[in-house]
Amino acid sequence: MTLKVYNTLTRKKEEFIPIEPGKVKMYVCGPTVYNYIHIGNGRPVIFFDVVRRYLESQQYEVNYITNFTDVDDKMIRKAEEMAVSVPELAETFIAAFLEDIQSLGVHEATLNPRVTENIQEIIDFIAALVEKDFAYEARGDVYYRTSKFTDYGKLSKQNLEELQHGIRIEVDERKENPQDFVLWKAAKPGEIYWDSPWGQGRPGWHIECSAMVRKYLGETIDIHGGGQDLTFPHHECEIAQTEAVTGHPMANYWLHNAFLNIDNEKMSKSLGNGILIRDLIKQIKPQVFRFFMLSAHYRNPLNFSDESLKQATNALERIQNAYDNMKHRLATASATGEVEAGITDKLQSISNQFVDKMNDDFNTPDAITAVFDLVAEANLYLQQERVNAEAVKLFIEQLEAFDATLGILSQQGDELLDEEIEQLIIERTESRKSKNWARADEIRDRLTEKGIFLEDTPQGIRWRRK
RNA sequence: GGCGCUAUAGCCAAGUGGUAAGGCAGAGCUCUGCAAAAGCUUUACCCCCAGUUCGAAUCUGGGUAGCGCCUCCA
Repeated sequence: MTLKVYNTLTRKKEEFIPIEPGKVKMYVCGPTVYNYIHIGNGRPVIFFDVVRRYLESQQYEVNYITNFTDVDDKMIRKAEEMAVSVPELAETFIAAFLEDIQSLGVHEATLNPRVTENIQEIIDFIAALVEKDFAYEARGDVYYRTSKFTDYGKLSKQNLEELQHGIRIEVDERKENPQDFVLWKAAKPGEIYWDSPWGQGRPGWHIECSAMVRKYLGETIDIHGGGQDLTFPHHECEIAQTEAVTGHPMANYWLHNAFLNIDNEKMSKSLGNGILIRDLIKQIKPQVFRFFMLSAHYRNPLNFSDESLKQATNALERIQNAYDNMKHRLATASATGEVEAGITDKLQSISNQFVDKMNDDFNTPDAITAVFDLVAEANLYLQQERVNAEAVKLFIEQLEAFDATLGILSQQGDELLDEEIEQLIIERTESRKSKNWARADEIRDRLTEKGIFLEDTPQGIRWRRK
């Protein structure tokens, strides 16, 4: 089965055909770096990381670009509040962002371009729009003339007449039409600015992505992604800008993830229910958060709560246990030689199942079912007295292959325990040999308090951290 | 007003017209010195009402409930 993705542009699942065979050009709208990212921001970050990893696992060469919006109104306001310059603010939160997503196991993007590094490209882009009459200057501002772009609204299926303008934000009287949007914004006194043909100012929000996509990826890209709230107006405007200039589709596939709710409510500042990623991962393993994120389909809303997190913790533990048990057993596997045909067949079928589900518009909940199927098979196999080292290796390799896409496993066991604990474990083994159960239990309880859990197996003692 | 989403077990969550995956939690059992891990067993008239069909969780229409976007937003 080939990869199918749900395209917001057509509202249909479509077969994914890259522009260039074997290569994928992918752009995901990145954060405005005026704050630490919260768990809601984590959804697109993790989901598109999984998309990228999966494509790579299918031998695609992925050019993955995600930007930083390092200058805009929010940046200016926040910098003022914090009494720092806009570039200083950006440096702080870009560093924090990269740190946060690294701790979530997100692979580095091919490139993280910034708005401020692309001002000239942005000005050139706006100039091209003005040249073609798709934009007009009005007292230092430059606006996009939406009435000129007949396809405006094709992504979000918005009917221009039905849009309710000025409900939330007052319409600027310099606009020819309320739905026109700003490409270049004149600087107010004291604000950061760049020189342009229209005077001193800064880019509007939407233009940066059009300019950077064209510069770094080309006129038409394969996948453009982001949160579902970006569909309108942001992505709609990107399309209007890019396609007006190039005359080509901006992206072949538009992917949008649904929101993360907290206790069934939208996360928002007014509710005060935002949770920062860096705070969350002090309390739970980052892998648990990833697992949780992938436990629902990306186009469905996902609810964050203590209960759902607890369930994710337990579920992931089953997978992690199986992984640890396999690795422990590998060291003492008694047989070698040819692997039973039944096992290779099962592994093949489970692997196919995983790929089929990922191919179905990145159905990660079903893909995780394949992981559990693998775990069940492995656990059954490990129950035997004699196991084949080669077979155990195959199980491990398959699980690790799944994890190359999902990124939910922890590597443990390689770390060394300190000597005191090591000694206690040895003592406990001795105590059990001499049937000194009281002492053995005492040691086990003591280590449990330290977060070291001991398990007695026919292959000897095993420990793990929770 | 426009565009759109969601409703499946105690909880989370898949599901392509052919008789409801998987996980968590719970209960019982096996293994274990006791545990842990693991294994086995066990839990659903798919929000409501019509309709199409031999057959509907799935398609159509109408409700109900909750939610998102409509120029700051992942």
